[in-house]
Amino acid sequence: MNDWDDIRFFLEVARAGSISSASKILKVNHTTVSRRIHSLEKKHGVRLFERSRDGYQMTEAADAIYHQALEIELQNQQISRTLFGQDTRLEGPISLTMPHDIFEYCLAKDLAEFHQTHPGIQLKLIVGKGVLNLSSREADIAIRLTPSPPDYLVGREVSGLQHALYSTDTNLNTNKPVGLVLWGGETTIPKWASQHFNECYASLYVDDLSSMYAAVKAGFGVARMPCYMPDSLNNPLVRKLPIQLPRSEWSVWVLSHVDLRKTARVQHCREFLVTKLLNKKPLFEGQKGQT
Amino acid sequence: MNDWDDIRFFLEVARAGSISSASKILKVNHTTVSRRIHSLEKKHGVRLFERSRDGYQMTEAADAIYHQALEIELQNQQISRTLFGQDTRLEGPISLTMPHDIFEYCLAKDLAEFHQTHPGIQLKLIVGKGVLNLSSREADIAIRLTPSPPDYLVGREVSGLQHALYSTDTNLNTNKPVGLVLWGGETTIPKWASQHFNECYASLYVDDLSSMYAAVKAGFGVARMPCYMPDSLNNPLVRKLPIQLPRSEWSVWVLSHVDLRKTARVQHCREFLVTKLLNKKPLFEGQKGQT
DNA sequence: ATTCATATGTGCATTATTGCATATTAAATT
DNA sequence: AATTTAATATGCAATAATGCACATATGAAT
Repeated sequence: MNDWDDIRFFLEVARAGSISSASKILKVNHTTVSRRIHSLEKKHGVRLFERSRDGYQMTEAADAIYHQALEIELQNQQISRTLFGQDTRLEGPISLTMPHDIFEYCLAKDLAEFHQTHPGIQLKLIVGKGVLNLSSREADIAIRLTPSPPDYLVGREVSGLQHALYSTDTNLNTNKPVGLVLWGGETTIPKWASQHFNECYASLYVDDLSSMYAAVKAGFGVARMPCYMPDSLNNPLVRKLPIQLPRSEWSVWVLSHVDLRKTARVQHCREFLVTKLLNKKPLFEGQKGQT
Repeated sequence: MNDWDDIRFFLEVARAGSISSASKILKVNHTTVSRRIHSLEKKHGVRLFERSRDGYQMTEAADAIYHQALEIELQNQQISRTLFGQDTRLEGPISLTMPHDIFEYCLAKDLAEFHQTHPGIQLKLIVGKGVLNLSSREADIAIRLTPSPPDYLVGREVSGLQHALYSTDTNLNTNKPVGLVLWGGETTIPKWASQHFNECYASLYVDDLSSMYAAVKAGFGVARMPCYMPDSLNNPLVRKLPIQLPRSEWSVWVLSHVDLRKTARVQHCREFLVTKLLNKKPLFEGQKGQT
């Protein structure tokens, strides 16, 4: 009689559309999911899914309870956050999420220090590109580059964000066309390029900041990058061009869900991160690298 | 990881106030409840109950999630009803509730017949005095004596309800004081008695209709009873007095929760009960017994 | 004080649930 | 048509959850 928990399985199958994908999300064997759904159907004498070749299709009956199930999920997430919010121990797990270059170039050492001083706190780092959901507790603390965070998150804006143009070659006042390393999404030549160079063309598209940096270093040309990354590496081959770009509207935030603001270890870690990042403010605002 | 189901245990302990009473309601061993609560506390690093001598007292943390838990319970009940409402089989369990004398004196034979014709339907009869909650599916069909049922129940008013006065002795026009068999709650002499008898007194208080009937038969005096009960027994010793009492404002209803109105076997059984009870309308309206 | 009744916690055997290996099925690819 | 791939189902062994018997504690009743 796993009465209420079966709804959790139902919801995931309904959402994922198949037993096997649901099982991956639920982190259990697919046979378990299958059996739970079967027993739920048997118990209520109702068929919940039509088994077609392309997965499980919700029946009318399943459709009728789907919204309730979603509601229950939200309530359970709320409960989870509320309880976590009451946790006063300086031990236990914390999950962090941040852009992976922020970890690699700014915080790896600091977090190692945090780990040394708080061995009871089990840090879990999630650096995937997708923006994690802090409501469903996919992560407890997020470091985000964003213009303004949503209301249900609390935290601090630790620094503004300065971008600059980088290249191996600082002498670009020739008539030779300038190669540009651009983001995959950028279909047209961006303003910062057409404004400062007579002639330019896309030499490479990338989807990742480290790759962009590597491309620049390899001689693909000019790229616009947030200063903190190239400046912290401080490689003499990759030079910052003496062109002042306008300050980005985005800034660096350290964020948690409101419900977790009083959770001892989360609060502690968040304050630690804020302190460390404030120290790096010149780096984020582009006042550190050589020109 | 019985994630969601643990909330069910939490809620019941919070409501019942102790492990052992919760375990009785949940129909599991008390050790199971105890262990579930402990693991929930451990998992979230929060104390949910203060163990005092007189049971488990909710902490602040528990209080913070109590309402959410109640909400989840309602949603789960809704799901249960919705799914049951889609059950098109003419087999499976049905739980019925009714006053026990209605079963005993009116419907026992009819339900036996129903059982014969539908052996696949497992009838469960609950005749306890408490009014069962049709929302939480404590019962699927209720036969109730009530002036008007709540909105969320559907069903039919199958008959009005007539009361009459019964006694072994029909010659009460003497000066001898008349003994009255009354309900435990009745503190004063009711109207029907003072209106029709010069002098009367409470000879016995009862809390049950069968007991009232037995008392009358044993010679305790006069009692006001719904006609269906004494009239169906038709015992020559227990005579209906030739006094016409006003028709009761209450009537006989056959009811189900709205969500169950299309459940095949519930619908079927409800219609069966309606038919059978309509046949007994003269009995309920007092046109059957001898005077 | 002693006994009783009630509530909760612990060790161990039983029972139920889960995962794994394997089979089956159907569509997609060659 | 043969092969591959992906999804779901089934038998059996490993694992986890449960109930039982017993132990402990605390207040109430004698």
